[in-house]
Amino acid sequence: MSDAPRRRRHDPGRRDRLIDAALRVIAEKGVAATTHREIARVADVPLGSMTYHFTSMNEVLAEAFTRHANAAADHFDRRLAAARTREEAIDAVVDLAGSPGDILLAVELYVAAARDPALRKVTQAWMQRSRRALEQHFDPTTAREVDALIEGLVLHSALSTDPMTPEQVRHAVERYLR
Amino acid sequence: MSDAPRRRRHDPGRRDRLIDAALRVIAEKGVAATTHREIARVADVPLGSMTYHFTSMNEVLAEAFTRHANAAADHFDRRLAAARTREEAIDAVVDLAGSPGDILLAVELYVAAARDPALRKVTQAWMQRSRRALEQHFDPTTAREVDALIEGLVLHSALSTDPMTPEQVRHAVERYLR
Amino acid sequence: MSDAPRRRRHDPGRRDRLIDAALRVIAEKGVAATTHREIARVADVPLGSMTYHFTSMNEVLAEAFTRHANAAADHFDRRLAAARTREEAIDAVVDLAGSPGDILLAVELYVAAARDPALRKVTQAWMQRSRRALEQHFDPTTAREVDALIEGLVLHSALSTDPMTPEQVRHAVERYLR
Amino acid sequence: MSDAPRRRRHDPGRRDRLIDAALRVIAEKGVAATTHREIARVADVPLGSMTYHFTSMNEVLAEAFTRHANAAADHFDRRLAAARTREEAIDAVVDLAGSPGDILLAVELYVAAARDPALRKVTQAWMQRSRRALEQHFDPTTAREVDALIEGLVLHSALSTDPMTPEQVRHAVERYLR
DNA sequence: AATGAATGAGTATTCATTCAT
DNA sequence: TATGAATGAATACTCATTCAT
Repeated sequence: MSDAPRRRRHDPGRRDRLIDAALRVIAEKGVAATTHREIARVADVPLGSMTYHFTSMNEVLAEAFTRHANAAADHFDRRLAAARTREEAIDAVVDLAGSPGDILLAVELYVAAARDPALRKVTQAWMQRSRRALEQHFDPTTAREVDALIEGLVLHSALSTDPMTPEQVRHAVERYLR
Repeated sequence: MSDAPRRRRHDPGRRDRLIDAALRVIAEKGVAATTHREIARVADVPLGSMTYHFTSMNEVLAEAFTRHANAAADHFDRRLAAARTREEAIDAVVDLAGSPGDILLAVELYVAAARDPALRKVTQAWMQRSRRALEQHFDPTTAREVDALIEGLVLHSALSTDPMTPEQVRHAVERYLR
Repeated sequence: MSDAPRRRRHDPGRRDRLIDAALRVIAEKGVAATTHREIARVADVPLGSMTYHFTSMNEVLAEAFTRHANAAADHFDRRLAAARTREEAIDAVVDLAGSPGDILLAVELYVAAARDPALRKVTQAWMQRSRRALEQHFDPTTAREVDALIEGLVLHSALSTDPMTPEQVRHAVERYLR
Repeated sequence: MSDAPRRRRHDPGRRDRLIDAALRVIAEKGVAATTHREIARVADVPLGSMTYHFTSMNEVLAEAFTRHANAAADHFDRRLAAARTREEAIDAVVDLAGSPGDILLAVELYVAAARDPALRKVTQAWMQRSRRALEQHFDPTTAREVDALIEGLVLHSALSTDPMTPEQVRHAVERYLR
């Protein structure tokens, strides 16, 4: 709306805002449609700014996905850390398995990671953290299995035309954990 | 590399071969790098042939993914149909959950489907068939849950640096089904 | 609507119908968008039929424009030939100058003729015939001048947002001819 | 032909030169043959420069035709504004009606405008200005009629194998205006 | 006689990246 | 430090025309 010729030669934190913008673009349009131009447009900065702050598109993606993975893992962590009993831990798992959240971003990451080792590290660290979080309440084998179950439940819910109801999710989880 | 003036004006089944080539390219390079040129190169046909047989790149992708989904579902079906007892059905599930197969193709499809309704139908039909196949041996609720579990196990195995061993997969499945 | 695999191996008059189809396409989409494919589609014949009946796109355009020019000149001729007195001749001119008819086709022809000598002959023959028709009632100098006036009036009417009313056209013509 | 590694990274006014080049190409080859490549070649700039400065071919055409229409209207205006008496005004009209100038560009514009509303505005503004210029010397009705007459005379002169002589043009105009 | 398949040249457009200012 | 201009490689797609059947 503002027509003012926005002059912002000094703008600390711009790099940061660019990463957020990138994440928004990935979520909305997909990695394939994530271009320098689009990110710059969304962040409302000149195109040249992109290559000033990042040496390549890959760097942008890596930073964006890293940020997302960290945020998602933080959430996972916190939700599980808040549980005091095994019952509460199960409740947490049901919650996490039932909220598709940004599964799309995760899947975009998986695809991108298949061709970029740098991103593979991001997914692995993420999986690592999920497992550690589950191990606060379950033995390592169970943690690993439940982690996979959650992934499958979230994924199928996101893709399905009739996603599972919360009760159905709970049923699946409890069958496993009780 | 071949300098032979390859004359192949009459080539029935070319469309078919192009779809196969597309699938190979998707698997190897990803949807993002799947271009008319690359497919034509792999199939060893002139570029113009691509747009003669398909009206758009989307059509190519849709046909390729449809073929893949059908083949994968066929395999899933056959493996489960061969099982005579519940024990054998469990063996089949363990097998299917343990073979990453072309999980990469599946994930590429999920991402592509997120932005293309035509592809969404493909994924849904595929999920449908998986569930039906499982229902030959398990009640609908179980079938649905196991389907998600398999997806999660395959996905995590493919992404992980230390994928689950067959025994670990069996353990996860049996915990659920026994 | 008919799904019948229309078999029409023997089809005299097809060439003719193709020329008509071409004319329709030119009028609707312009020469620039007049392609073999489009004409074949409109005429509901296979693409190969186009190059079977015409050796080049230029030939198609030449035939189509020739047909149109002849039809338009015929109309012009008849309208003027029907006039018995100078008064009736003036009425005829007013009529002709007031009906934009297919001026678009004419302008398309002018542009195409600028780059194709074959088409230039078509326009010249057309102009010739118009003048001859006017000479049935007016001296050669007047005929030529009125021919130009008609062209200008028709063209401006077609391009203008507020085209001249019939009365305005009559005023312009009578000022000249009375 | 020049093999010099032409370094011209900084080139203010390039957009402007591109519009001029476009106009030259349209005049020489016609809108149909006016391509990004050809314009870039004529202006001696890399192809990519075209789409940097213009978002579409339509934009190029619109800018080029606008420039041409303005220049032509300027000329028309000046020629008529210079006339002090009705006699001189008639002389001016004779001049303008007798110089085919870039009638080809005008006709190309008419055709293009038939399919592009943006261009239609250009033709309408042009016609408007012509009429206003004529109204400096003639009443509105006369101005409008003479405008059409000029158009017809110029057009027929350009298309004819034996264009009118200046005397013939004068005869036509004076018959109308005297 | 007629046509579906095939082809290669060409088109507009997009984009990551480079660079002069 | 920051950026607008510039560039060349690549992409999807169109099309007149050729050709084997």
